[in-house]
Amino acid sequence: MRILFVEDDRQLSEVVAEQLKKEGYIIDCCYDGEEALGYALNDTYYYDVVLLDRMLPIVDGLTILKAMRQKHIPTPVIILTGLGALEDKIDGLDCGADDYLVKPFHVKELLARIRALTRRPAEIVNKEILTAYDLTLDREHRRLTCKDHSVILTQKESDLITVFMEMPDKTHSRGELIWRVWGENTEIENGNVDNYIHFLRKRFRELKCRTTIKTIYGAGFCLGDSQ
Amino acid sequence: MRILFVEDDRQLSEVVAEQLKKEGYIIDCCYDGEEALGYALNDTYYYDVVLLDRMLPIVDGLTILKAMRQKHIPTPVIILTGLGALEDKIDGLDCGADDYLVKPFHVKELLARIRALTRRPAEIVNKEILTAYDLTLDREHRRLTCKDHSVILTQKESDLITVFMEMPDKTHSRGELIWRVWGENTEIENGNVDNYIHFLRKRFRELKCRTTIKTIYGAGFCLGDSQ
DNA sequence: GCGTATTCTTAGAAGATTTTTAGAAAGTTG
DNA sequence: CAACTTTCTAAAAATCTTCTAAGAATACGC
Repeated sequence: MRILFVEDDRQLSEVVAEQLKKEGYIIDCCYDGEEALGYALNDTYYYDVVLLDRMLPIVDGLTILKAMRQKHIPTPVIILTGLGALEDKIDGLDCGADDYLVKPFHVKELLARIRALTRRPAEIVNKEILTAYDLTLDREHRRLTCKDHSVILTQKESDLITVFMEMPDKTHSRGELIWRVWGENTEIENGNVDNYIHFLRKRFRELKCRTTIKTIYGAGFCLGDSQ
Repeated sequence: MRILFVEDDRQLSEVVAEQLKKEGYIIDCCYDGEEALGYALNDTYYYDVVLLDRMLPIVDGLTILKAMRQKHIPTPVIILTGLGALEDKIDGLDCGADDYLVKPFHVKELLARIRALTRRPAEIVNKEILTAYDLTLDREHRRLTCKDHSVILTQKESDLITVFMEMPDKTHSRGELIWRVWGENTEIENGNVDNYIHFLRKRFRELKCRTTIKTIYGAGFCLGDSQ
């Protein structure tokens, strides 16, 4: 169970973090709002709970909270603050916080509230699924599917078919494909693209799908329907 | 949005219920524990939130709460009480309450806390017992079970399989796994992850389970079904 | 403090992917 | 149609990733 703890008062931070660690949580501490934003908005890794001070250097706590909710990061957030006025609490909760604890608080109460919050499941992460003609691509698992057939692509194959499926009607030149798949500064030759087009066409045969990669002679390639 | 409001102080009950109704909630009031039990455990009708006084005639508030959770009724519960001592709060939260508000409170804060609770889908998960595909993990005893076979895992094995079972469909990179299992500032190398993946696969063979850890070449690992 | 269990490191083998190369096939143009 | 350009295909080389095993280091229980 992983907790992000954002608190600029180093002394308080240390004391609380210490006790949370004793309970078996993994704690990442940060001490200003800018740093916290970076941690909180990184959705590759996720936290199970975020403990957020309201008044922080550089970027304010509520701004961080709002940014998280705007990016649909569902991680439960408990605001820890000295601002105990009614309006402050309502503000905090309505910005998307799940709980609001006024300083000074007992760490034991904080622990109980963390337990209460983590009893409920975090929402499901939305997956990136692309569709074109009769094909479906799950980029996370690199699985290309057509009806009841499916294959696992290699990284480069997946990157390449992604370019096509994102713009199924566009003719993509070799130069563009190299740029999109291999990046700006690469020594890759056109022949390599041809090769991967060949690989993808073999995949299509395995899948027995109707989708094809059409050659536009002298211009490039384009996704299309074979019938 | 439907709220069950259990409070034996008729005067307080009326005032609060009045204001909740003004906000558009449908309120069912009851005034003793026995009556409340009947309402709360009747799963034909369901409530979006239950507001529960702790000290009630006939049956005590925590008893009602425990009974609800025992019957796996996941409705969010806010305890409203005069008992504001630390131990009381912890007791209440650990019995399955989602929030704990000490009297006297502002109705506006109660409203904000109700909004916070009802933003999330209501479903309680037992974080100690995880399930994915044909596997069950009891984290407390570190026992991994499949049908009638089971093994006791080491700490790290258990931590690692936990990450997978919490998000069974996600591809986890080595970096993420290190981050989740070993924490932020660690010198652990990727090879160590590979090793524990190897250990877990051996465990799976012992269990003769269908679940596997799939390698997504160049990306990481992902839980899956072998058939 | 000793023995056992667990965790971490290392390193080479095995395996998969990516890139290069080269010749055959196909399309275009005068 | 002949010369040329472009595209297709296959195979091998190079690179990178993953698997496995064995041993060293560390933590834990008696």
